[in-house]
Amino acid sequence: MKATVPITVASLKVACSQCNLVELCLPFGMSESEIDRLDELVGARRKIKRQQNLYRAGDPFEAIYAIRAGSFKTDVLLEDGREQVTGFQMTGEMLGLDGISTETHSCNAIALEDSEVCVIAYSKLEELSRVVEGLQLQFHKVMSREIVRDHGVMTLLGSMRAEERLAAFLLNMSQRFTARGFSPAEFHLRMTREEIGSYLGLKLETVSRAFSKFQDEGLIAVQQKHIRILDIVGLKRLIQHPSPRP
Amino acid sequence: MKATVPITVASLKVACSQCNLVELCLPFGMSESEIDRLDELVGARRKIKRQQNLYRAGDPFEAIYAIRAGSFKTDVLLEDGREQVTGFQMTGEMLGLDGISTETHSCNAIALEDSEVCVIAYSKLEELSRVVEGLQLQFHKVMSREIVRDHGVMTLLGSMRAEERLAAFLLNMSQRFTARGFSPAEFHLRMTREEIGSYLGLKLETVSRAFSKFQDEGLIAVQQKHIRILDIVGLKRLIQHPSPRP
DNA sequence: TTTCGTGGTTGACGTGGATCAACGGTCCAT
DNA sequence: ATGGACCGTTGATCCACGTCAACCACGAAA
Repeated sequence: MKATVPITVASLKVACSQCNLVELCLPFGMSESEIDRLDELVGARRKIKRQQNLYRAGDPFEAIYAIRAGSFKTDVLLEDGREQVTGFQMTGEMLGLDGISTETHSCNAIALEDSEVCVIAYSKLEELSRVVEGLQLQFHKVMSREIVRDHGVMTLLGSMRAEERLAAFLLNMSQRFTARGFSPAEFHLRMTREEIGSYLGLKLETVSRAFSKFQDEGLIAVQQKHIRILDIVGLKRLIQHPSPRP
Repeated sequence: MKATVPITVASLKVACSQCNLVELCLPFGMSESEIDRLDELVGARRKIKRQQNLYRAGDPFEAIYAIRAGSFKTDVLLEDGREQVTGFQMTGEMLGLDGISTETHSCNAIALEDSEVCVIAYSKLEELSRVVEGLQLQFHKVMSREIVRDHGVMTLLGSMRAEERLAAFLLNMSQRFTARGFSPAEFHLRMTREEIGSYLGLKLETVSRAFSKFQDEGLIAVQQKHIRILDIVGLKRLIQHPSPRP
């Protein structure tokens, strides 16, 4: 069932130093000479087709992954079949950090579109980060950022109402697309309403209704997965001043 | 406003190798010789009185902390005054990991009772973990475990109903008390209903009602903050088979 | 002891979002 | 083009939890 690596993979190898994601990805903040040393770190690259798993909960942990192209979701399945999407990941972001603690992955990573990742053997990462100071710091920052991000999601799930959650989600997406050089105001969501709902702790109907409401209010224009943000200030206001305050 | 370190602190210094938390804390899994080298890592210890902050959101990040005695909560405050408790921490657990990413703490850490922490200067940790392999691995595992834990909370907040959340919370507390050598079935909660509610994304009244319901059903005995678990299997069943399934 | 403040419980009622259901749009494969 | 699978939208109804309010338990201070 394991996707076999295409024979051409070695020839496709691209150094971190040549990669245009350098400012988003693991190398961020490292010196040029340090980045050059990273090239030994990224072994192969691996292509994942839409809907396929990069890894599954229970898989032995061997590597972490940097997304080179495409996007992913991570999710956890409860015994009774309920799914909780724990995150959406875009280019330059890391996957697999959950596996370090138990040496087994604790969630599923699934491609939302045909994607490609850089495979970083964890043993090599440990080894190299003992000598390359910038790598050690940067890796710690990546993990810490993940923790902070999760706290943000917990805040969203624990204390925001449906429309606030969706507004926060859209603003977050906008900000991440911007960081990747895309328009802050117009983008294409790769996930379904159901996946958004799972991530935000809402049902897909609620997500759909909130999209429609935002459109009626002139905050956004929605056409299926294509989103245009018309009033970013209005969206931000939604988060800071929830509907009626006592 | 900063709590000053008592003059006697140096004399109170206790080596990791002598600490009875060694199996829960950062040294877990390290060899004896490695643990000996940790002693240079833990600079001072610091006492925090109940309700006082160990650090606040916005504080510059310099150190992480291992809880030696007592317990803490971490929370995030939204602009409009809403509070989200992001975690409860017990002895042997680490605090402050959120600060690494931006070199600024992103949440508040508040003592739930009079407590004491070991202060671990982050710069020293980085330095030492470059030479002590076991420390590097263990530190990565601690961060990864935090990420996995947060995913668990996200699952709870995103896809469980009130009683499932409280059952999961109680089982988690029980398991953590057990790991510390206390009774799995009888313990004292250090946090208020409101704090539990914030953590679980519920109002304090809902938490209180769920406690009462569990008591009526013979699952637990509640007396204020004192909890006795009478039917652990029943609690577990609650999580796996939520009320009515379609 | 009384008083006061904080935290916890319980009841009555209201509502945001879940649920159930019907239908429409888009993209494939045939 | 046609049928079917999936995805999204919208309306009607329901109910779990929030809200509001009253009251109680406990510990600290006077």
